[in-house]
Amino acid sequence: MNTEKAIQEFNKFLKQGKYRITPERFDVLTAALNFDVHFGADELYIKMKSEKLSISRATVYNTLELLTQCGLLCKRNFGENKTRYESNFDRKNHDHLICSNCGSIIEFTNPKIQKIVSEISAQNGFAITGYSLNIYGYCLDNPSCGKNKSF
Amino acid sequence: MNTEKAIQEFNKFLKQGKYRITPERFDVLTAALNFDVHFGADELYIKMKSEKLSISRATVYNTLELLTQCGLLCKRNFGENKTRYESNFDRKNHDHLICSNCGSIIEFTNPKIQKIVSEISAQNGFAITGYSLNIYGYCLDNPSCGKNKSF
DNA sequence: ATTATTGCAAACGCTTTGCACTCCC
DNA sequence: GGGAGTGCAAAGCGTTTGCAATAAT
Repeated sequence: MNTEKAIQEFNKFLKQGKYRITPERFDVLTAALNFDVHFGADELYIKMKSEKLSISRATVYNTLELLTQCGLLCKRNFGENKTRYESNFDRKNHDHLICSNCGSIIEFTNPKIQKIVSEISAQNGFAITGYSLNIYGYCLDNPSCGKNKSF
Repeated sequence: MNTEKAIQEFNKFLKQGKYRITPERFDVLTAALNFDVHFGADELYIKMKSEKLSISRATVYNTLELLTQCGLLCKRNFGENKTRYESNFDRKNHDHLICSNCGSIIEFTNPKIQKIVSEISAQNGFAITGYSLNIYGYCLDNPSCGKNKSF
């Protein structure tokens, strides 16, 4: 993963917002971009600790918030009572299919969704900043999920 | 709210599933249907306690799960790291606009959504059980939310 | 009588907080 | 040097769990 561009972008964001430039903030960014597709904040903290990086839980949580504001990451919620983060960097807009049996998450893009969501926001006098579409069910390609089940 | 029909439905569900008929379960159902549109499990427990009902936290949580399986309630998540429940009883399918400033939740129905979601599921070999579309932003009718902001 | 269900309290996982120390500007 | 940022531990919140007591079948 080419993190150079992301680092520059974050740097710019921090300067513009009069936030300080600290090594920890860039450590979190780099670790986040190289971690799982959908990671939790605590998981990232533990991963960084296991790699002997000097970082604290508070800093990880704070920095993930900044990276979200900056637009490099976005928050997701898959019905688990915890926030997951996902990279927005060099990726297309997409949504998720979530298997209720094996927990696997399939990403998809559909241009119609964006259009309808904009229409709905306009109709309701709403200034949209983002949206999230989760589809729950069972993946049929995995025998233990879709097989022998009726819906 | 006419809870009679809901009680009958739950009764039937319990019998079919070989679950026992207990007064607590119907207390939770009644309280749930008469509470907020989007309530949390703990909020319901506290409300019931404040009304001097004899109920335990575990029973509230367990029963809400049963009511979800039964189809009388459904789970929602508005990005708060907690589960909210919503009545499915005598209500149309709908989705939500969530104001990131005042937290207000606007419901809307859009027939196109359902159709596209079905298409997407089919395309990805997925047996859909449900979906959730949340639109985040700022409500423009409330001056303190939409006014003086640019997006 | 059997055993699912209840109630309680303690434990859990993720997140936020308070405060002293650090180091960027 | 001032104050934003960090690290640590403790507290917070919603939720789940273990187990003894209770009550539906």
